[in-house]
Amino acid sequence: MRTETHTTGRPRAFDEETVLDRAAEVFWRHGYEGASLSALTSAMGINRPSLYATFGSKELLFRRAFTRYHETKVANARAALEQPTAYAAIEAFLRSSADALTTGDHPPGCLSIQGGLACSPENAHISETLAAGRAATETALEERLSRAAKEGDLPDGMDARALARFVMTLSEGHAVHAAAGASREDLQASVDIALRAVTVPH
Amino acid sequence: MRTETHTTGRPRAFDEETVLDRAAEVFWRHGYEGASLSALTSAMGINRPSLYATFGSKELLFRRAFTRYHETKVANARAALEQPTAYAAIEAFLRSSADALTTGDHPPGCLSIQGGLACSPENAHISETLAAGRAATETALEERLSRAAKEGDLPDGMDARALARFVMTLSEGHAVHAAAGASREDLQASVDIALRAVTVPH
DNA sequence: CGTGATTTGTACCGAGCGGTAGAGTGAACG
DNA sequence: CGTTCACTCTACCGCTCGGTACAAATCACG
Repeated sequence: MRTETHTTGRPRAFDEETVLDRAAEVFWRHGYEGASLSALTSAMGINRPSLYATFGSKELLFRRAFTRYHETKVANARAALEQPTAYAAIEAFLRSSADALTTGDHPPGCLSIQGGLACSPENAHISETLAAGRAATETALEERLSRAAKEGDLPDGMDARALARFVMTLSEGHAVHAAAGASREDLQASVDIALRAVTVPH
Repeated sequence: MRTETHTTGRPRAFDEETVLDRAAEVFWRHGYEGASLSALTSAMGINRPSLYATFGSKELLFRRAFTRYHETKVANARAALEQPTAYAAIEAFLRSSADALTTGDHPPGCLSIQGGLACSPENAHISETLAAGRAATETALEERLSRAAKEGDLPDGMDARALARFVMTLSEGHAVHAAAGASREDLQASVDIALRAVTVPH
């Protein structure tokens, strides 16, 4: 029943990570509460008992899917922070985010937001989990920019934490826009403007 | 049954706009799908048949509540656009939005986003309605900034539409942050940075 | 004060929800 | 080649959902 390696018996007819990705898409498009078990199982290509034997519950399935999402998609955006300068890191972060929000490989927007900004009271910790994921990304940004501040790599008087929040905010707003159908070019034009705020006035 | 003035009969025991505001709060906090009829009726202080006699359905109730929200809360932010310069209009828009997103008078964040970014397929037009509301605000911003462009009131080479999108995006991102508990000061510090993008470099 | 119109409260409807029981199925091992 | 064991499938569970029927309650008006 658990994910331990089993000894014998009938082998599983599906790949766990594949069906997780399919589940993530459904949550992404319809939100946690809007994703019914019927929609999930049919998208995953498995039936209910298999889902419950493998993942335990709808909520645990969601957490697994979200974790995987975070480790793949979000990690990608975080890699942008390794750029040598603060400006380059911010630009890479915003540009790769804008691209990811509008790629055809998965639903538009961001699972961390569409998954459930507001939930019924009994699912409140779903929104909290998503918020914690976003906060972790913002913290990563802040740490990168704090380092930049020490290196004299930020405009004078610019606070690393506030700048991290600004960048993260913009990216979240882009996710909202993308979910509503904004194009990649629309988002990149908005990034162009945001970057003006980061340049040192001469 | 309709909202026409009735001639006689037992008078209504509640005020329509008051219960609409209560309903809006529930939708705001829990989203359209997360707001159950039981939660709605108990917050509104009326019972189911009264709700249905007055508003027709959950969806129509939501639309009425959202319209009222738009005509009151959102109209407030739009008033900021009447400032004499583009910079002042943008600043007023962002600052008053940040305040509204974090006031204690109603739930944090923005009904246009928390109401339902992602819905189950049968409620898809709820998200579309919300998106249309946000798009209308963005269009208002764009029109104000187009006028500014004609008046030479925008930085050189700045596109009014892209700038409107940038400002709206930031405000939406702030709504996401506010829904997750960000403080007013946090949002205003992000506005400070955003405004740097709008100033003309000297 | 009785009559008609309307709202109110209770109690209920079918449908779909998340979740599960239990028999059937099939690969791996002796 | 038969036993074992995990997985798969159909059919179902209790519950809550959005929505409603119906009768009691309460006003305006003659």
